[in-house]
Amino acid sequence: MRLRKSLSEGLSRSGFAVDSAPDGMTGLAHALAIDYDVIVLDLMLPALDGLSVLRQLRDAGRSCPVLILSARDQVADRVHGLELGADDYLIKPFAFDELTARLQALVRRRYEQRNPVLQLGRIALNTALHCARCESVELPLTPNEIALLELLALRRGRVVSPSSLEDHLYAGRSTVTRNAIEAHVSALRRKLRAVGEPDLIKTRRGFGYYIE
Amino acid sequence: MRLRKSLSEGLSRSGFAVDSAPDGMTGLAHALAIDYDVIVLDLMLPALDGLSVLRQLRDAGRSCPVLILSARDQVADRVHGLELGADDYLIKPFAFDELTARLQALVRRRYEQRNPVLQLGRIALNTALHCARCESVELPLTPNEIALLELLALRRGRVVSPSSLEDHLYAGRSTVTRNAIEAHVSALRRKLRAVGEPDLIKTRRGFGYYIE
DNA sequence: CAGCAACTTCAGCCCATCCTCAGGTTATCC
DNA sequence: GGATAACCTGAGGATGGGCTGAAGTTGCTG
Repeated sequence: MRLRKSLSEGLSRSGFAVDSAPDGMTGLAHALAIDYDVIVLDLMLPALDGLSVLRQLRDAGRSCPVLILSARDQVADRVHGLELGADDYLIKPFAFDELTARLQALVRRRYEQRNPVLQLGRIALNTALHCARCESVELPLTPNEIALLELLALRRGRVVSPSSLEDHLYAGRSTVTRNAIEAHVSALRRKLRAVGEPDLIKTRRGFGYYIE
Repeated sequence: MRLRKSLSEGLSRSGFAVDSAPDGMTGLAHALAIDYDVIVLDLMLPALDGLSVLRQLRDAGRSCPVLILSARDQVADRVHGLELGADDYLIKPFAFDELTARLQALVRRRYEQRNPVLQLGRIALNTALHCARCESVELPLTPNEIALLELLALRRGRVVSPSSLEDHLYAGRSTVTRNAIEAHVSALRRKLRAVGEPDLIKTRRGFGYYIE
């Protein structure tokens, strides 16, 4: 099909390594054989329809992210797809940029789940073990400090507001002063400074804190 | 209801400027009167149910993004909502983060903005970091100046009224003079002039300001 | 119970940011 | 072309955001 060919080419040019299959049967076989980073699944497929592919994939216990492509009038299928465990969907026709953005988001999300170590300058932050190392020396961070660092690291490239940090640190049941966050940031910075990373956490006055 | 109150508060703290309505009738009236960035619509509403609100909104030709909140067992309604032109849905109970993420996605998408960097002439405006660069030199903008620039940039091609700017800058609780906005625009222009972009922000006398 | 670690608040400092004022400039209308 | 309203802008005092050390609180551990 024309769509398949142009998608493959476009995604390749965007830096994805692409496998494609001409029908549902073949696609499912590929998906079961290879642990892809992400799957783009058209609902309209010969041989085996998209929803069946998805169902069988999930039945086989595979959690690979799936983005569904559907026509505007396939609303029921789309909803069904999400219920079957699709991760996102796009309605045809769609902007190609939109597709790449969403695929990247899915890949990123997955990657973060799989590899819990985030590298921040010389700091290695392990979000699974909740510890931070600088050149294999562990930083003596308190639980709140680690949580703070992880929140900022996972959203790196974005400013995070103090109230959002508060929400996450105290799970909503917060009665603390705004100053509590500032105090923790201050303490965290002091420890980062001690290992030679004084500027990891930056302040954007009026908005919040950010990394990178 | 408790949900409405806690949603309003949570979204406010997350940086949204929130209007809320106690029932479908009132909500629809608001939605017809004001061009919101995004609407959160509970399907279970007194006075006028959510789907009717949505239908009437769309019948009136309004394309404002709508996110539906529904209970787990309202599958048919959810499907119906998507058919009526809802843009997304969440099943109660939901994670608050999920809601803010999706709302931001909708708002972003609305401004056809898939990555956080807007290019304005030689100025690159990063709406995630709330900073502006001109040929990789960061402009020393204050919070209000950045906010102003973002507001105009996100609505580029349209004139934005001073009162609308005021609403967004002060989230409604404004007691400032009209001159405050003028002063900020003035300061912003001076800094843009300093990097050789003197005419980025234009004035439409009697209406407001605009970019491009 | 003593000791300790983590947490929160307090108080004070610094300084970027804000708002208003006052007077100048520009557009619009007759 | 002149009157008027809308808009621009520089200056300065007031505000308050953000940082930090220290002190008080809580809860855990030995």
